[in-house]
Amino acid sequence: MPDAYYLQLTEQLRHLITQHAAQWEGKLPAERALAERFSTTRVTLRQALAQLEGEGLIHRSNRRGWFISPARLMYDPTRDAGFNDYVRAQGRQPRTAVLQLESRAHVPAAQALNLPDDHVFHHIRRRRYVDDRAVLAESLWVVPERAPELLSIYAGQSLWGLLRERWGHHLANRSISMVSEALSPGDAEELFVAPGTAGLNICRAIFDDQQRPIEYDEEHWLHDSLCISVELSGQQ
Amino acid sequence: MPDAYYLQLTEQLRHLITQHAAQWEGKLPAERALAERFSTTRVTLRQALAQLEGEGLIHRSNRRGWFISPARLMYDPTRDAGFNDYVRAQGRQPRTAVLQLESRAHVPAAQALNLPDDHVFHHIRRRRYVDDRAVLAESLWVVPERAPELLSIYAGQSLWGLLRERWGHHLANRSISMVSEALSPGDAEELFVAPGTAGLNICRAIFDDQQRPIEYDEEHWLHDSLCISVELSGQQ
DNA sequence: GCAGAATTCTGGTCTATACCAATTGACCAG
DNA sequence: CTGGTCAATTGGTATAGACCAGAATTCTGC
Repeated sequence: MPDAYYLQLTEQLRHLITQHAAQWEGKLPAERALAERFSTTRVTLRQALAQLEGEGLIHRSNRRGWFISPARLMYDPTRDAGFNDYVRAQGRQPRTAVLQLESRAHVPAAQALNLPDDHVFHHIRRRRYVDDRAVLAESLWVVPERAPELLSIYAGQSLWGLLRERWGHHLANRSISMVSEALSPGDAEELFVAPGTAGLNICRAIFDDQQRPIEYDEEHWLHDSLCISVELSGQQ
Repeated sequence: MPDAYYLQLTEQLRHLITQHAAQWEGKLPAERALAERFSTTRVTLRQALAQLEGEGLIHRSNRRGWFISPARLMYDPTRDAGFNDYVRAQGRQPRTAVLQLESRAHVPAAQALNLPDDHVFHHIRRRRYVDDRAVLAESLWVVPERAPELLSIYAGQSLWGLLRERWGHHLANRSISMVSEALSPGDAEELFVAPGTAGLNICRAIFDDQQRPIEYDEEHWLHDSLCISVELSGQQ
């Protein structure tokens, strides 16, 4: 039965949060203050906070404290809409930071695209924000033959837009996989969260209408920042 | 940097687990034994175990202990293949327990299917197993007009198979959403795990080729038990 | 004023210990 | 052999206190 104190605490905190959300401006009081208010220890309090974190109601940033999580972003990984477009379409503010541009081989990308393991790709690593919260760390491996001068012209715009408009590629076949994960220390640091924070890993391999490999990408999302949403029509 | 002791512990446990997996027959030694072996407290040890749980490497059952998680099940929610079929296709053993059969209204189902809130559905609740591990708790709400005598004939077989063969429905349009979640106490109990265990919630609304509503279902998976995998062809 | 230094605050990690409740397994009676 | 009881084991929960490192804030000297 839900008689465990930390579960009761979870409920009380939930109410407290929904009531005082505005007043606190999104940031919860300090753990020590909350623990005292509920006459308990930080350990127990943190157990309750972890529950709410798992539900996606709150999240923590670095060592700065606990914050109320914004509504999840709707995201359809089967569509080609650019990040900036669909974030804005939901009334949110997108932002992208390009972290790395290089040429490199990458075995998982090669295997997903049916290329030899030592094939060299254009590699782009970037961090994406929604309303100034870093929610996504992603790496893209683009087949250079399909977009020769990509690295020299890329500056954070929509990659799929570029592929379509500049090189006339039609993204036709894609293979997508999604698994829940614990963010690796590297990804966690890149998103300013604690190592082991729950995340969602999405990988995509994309081919054109002639089955030529175009691009492979690996996305690491904060688990509470999105809601996957797919609309399909036509019989399978 | 990963100098925190519990992160080192995580790595050591990871190696220990991959090495002794066979010897332990899937079950880890007791927490107290592990804590002593690594000269630390149960609290710290549990922090490391929780990391591995987040990664999906291990899981716990009730109060019985920690177990090594089997490989994830590949699952394509956009396809109509029955649970039993694709589980068996992956060399695993499926099992289904029907928990409830009733007629009832359900607001979320009604809204997803564009029906009035008080519309009454055939409601089926069942628990699904893979290799004797309960991994999925799901509820289905079927529009009674499409499958009148469903409740009296249903006994655990493939629902979509029934809809297709007995009533000739062609499942054409579907709207799918997926979010990570913390399992509710109810769902957790049904799957024999601790409340708040990480889960994946998948909801589907299904219509036939004439846009008539057929069925709505809500799935609660253990987060480490599956890998969503979608193959798409044709341009969007 | 303002940049930089010092301090305070806060979350992150860790130890040591304790009690409860469910599970397990051994033991015993029929 | 069966079914039930009892005790040991084990995970779940909780307390109390401690130290560290990064973040935020205040203070200080120019």
